[in-house]
Amino acid sequence: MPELPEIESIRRSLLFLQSDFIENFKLSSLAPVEHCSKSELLKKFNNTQLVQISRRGKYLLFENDQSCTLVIHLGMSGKLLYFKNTPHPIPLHTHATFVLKNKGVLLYIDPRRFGTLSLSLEANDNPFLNRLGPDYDHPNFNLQQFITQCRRHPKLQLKTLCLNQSVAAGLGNIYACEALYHARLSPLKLVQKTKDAELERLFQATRQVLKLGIEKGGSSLKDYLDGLGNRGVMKDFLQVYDREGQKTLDGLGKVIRITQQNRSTWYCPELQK
DNA sequence: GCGATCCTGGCC
DNA sequence: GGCCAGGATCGC
Repeated sequence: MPELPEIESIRRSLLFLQSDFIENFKLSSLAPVEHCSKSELLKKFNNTQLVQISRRGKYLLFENDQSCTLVIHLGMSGKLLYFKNTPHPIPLHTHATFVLKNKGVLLYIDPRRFGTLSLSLEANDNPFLNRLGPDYDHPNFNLQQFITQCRRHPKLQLKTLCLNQSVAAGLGNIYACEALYHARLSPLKLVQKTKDAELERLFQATRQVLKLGIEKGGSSLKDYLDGLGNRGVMKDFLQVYDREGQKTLDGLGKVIRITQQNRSTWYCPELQK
């Protein structure tokens, strides 16, 4: 479900929880914990202080005062929702509960369980984070680095390249389609057929569309909400995503849908070459 | 590189 | 009932 702008919006909405204490941390029997045991995760975070909430790609990082970091991925259907008082009944598919000392309760809810909860105790020890390329919105990530990353995958189509988190982190299906539209590049074009100047367009377009997504609070297509239950309005600015058979939002061309890697791609063949 | 797969739910 | 969904991994 959520991509970089949605995760960043969730992060910002939850920053007020920093410095509170996790009094009671609970996991459901189906909680999608990976690369460590549930009991270790519970032990590491129960009765600790939450000191920092940060983000890497589409992962949220909860660091406590014991230098342990909970690495949260929301998959397709995951949500982190804050409540002042514990809701009754607890929502279906709640897989983690953080009861805080001062500020209420935070729930991790994930019906499809494509998300993951994992642990990081020191630099470069988390398999998920280790696989990630640079964040698109990192100030030090520059064009030359992006081009170098792209050239390692000459046979990939550009859409596939965009979704590859080891090239660069943060893009998902919505913003990949949007970035390719803004760069006027076909999602089917091979990296090896793409000039440096075109990759530059893709890089700049990607950074811009992610920035806009953050400014608009993310894309609430059906059920995305930030940590406080607020919707984002980026949906109203999407040019091609989910517009099969319609004109692009700006009215410049007509959108078709194709399938790549078992996922839908929306694009405008007249404008994207 | 690609298609299938993990899962639940909503919509036609 | 079938198809589709803001993701990522694992096989041929």
